[in-house]
Amino acid sequence: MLISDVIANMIEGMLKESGGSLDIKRNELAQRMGCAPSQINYVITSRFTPEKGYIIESQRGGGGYVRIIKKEMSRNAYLMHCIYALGDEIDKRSAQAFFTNLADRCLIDPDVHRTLLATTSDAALSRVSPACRNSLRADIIRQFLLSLM
Amino acid sequence: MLISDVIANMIEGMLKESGGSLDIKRNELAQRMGCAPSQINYVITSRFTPEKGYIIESQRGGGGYVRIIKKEMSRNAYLMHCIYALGDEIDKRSAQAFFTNLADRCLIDPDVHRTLLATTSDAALSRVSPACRNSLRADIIRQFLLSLM
DNA sequence: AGCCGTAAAGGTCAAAGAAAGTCAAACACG
DNA sequence: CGTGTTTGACTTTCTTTGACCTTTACGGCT
Repeated sequence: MLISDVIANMIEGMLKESGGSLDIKRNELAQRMGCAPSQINYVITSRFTPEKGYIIESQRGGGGYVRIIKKEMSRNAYLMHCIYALGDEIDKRSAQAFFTNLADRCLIDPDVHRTLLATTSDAALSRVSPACRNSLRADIIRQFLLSLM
Repeated sequence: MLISDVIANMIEGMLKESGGSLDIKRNELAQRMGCAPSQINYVITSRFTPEKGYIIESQRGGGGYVRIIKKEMSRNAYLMHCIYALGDEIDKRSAQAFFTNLADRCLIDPDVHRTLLATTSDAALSRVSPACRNSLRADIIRQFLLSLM
């Protein structure tokens, strides 16, 4: 078993415990693992890649950290379900409920919530005939959901 | 938690209480926080920047102060300017540049940035004839800008 | 009134400290 | 050999501190 694998396992375990998001102190973790600090970077770049659904943020200097965020895979499945459930048309009321649901499940933050309400409001789409509007709204929302994946 | 963060939190809290404008005594605050006076300057220059919408004024000498003002107004003024500059139509490329500008000015975060790109993409608006599309895009963006105010 | 000295602020800057990032050399293993 | 791992020296970024500088108000003196 490689040290890198041990470290990766540990990080995955901690991620699971903390529910998908985790801050670590690079030097501290390295010390605990008995390895060079830069090995933490190696583990992260080789095993916690964006393609595997991880997001990495960090800060240097005093109080620095490395943040590892796991984008839930079941999340993508749920997003697919949403796209399916969305259908070909959706009226304003239903769209609002739809967004509230996404917010409740923490798939969107309040800023994005407001953005969606604005960009799919009747006011935004008033140029389009009411007959078409609900279809267009569905198109826009579908495109947004795809952008989350 | 860094001292700088504690100080920043405290200042934000006081700002909220006092409704957007605040005078502090640098030395007094430093003493209360148990830090060097110049650290107050550091906190201000690193966390209360103009880009984040803060204005700093100060006066030296006896009865001196540091005034921190959170400006809401110029933000709204800027948003109005944006709405004006937006015009009646906007193509995809220009819209993208527009969003980047909003992001650079910290008026939108990365999630909202992505949301806007998705909801005004050609893919989202494909149902609408290309002749109309740029007008619709402008409508949507305008509505979004209004939602920020 | 006008000048000056002093004390009481706040400002600046550079050094020291505390993290994290980079990169290339050495190493291990099929 | 070639690919993936491990290490450590060096770099970059952010924070904290302190010594020194500038500005201002106040009061005393002429």
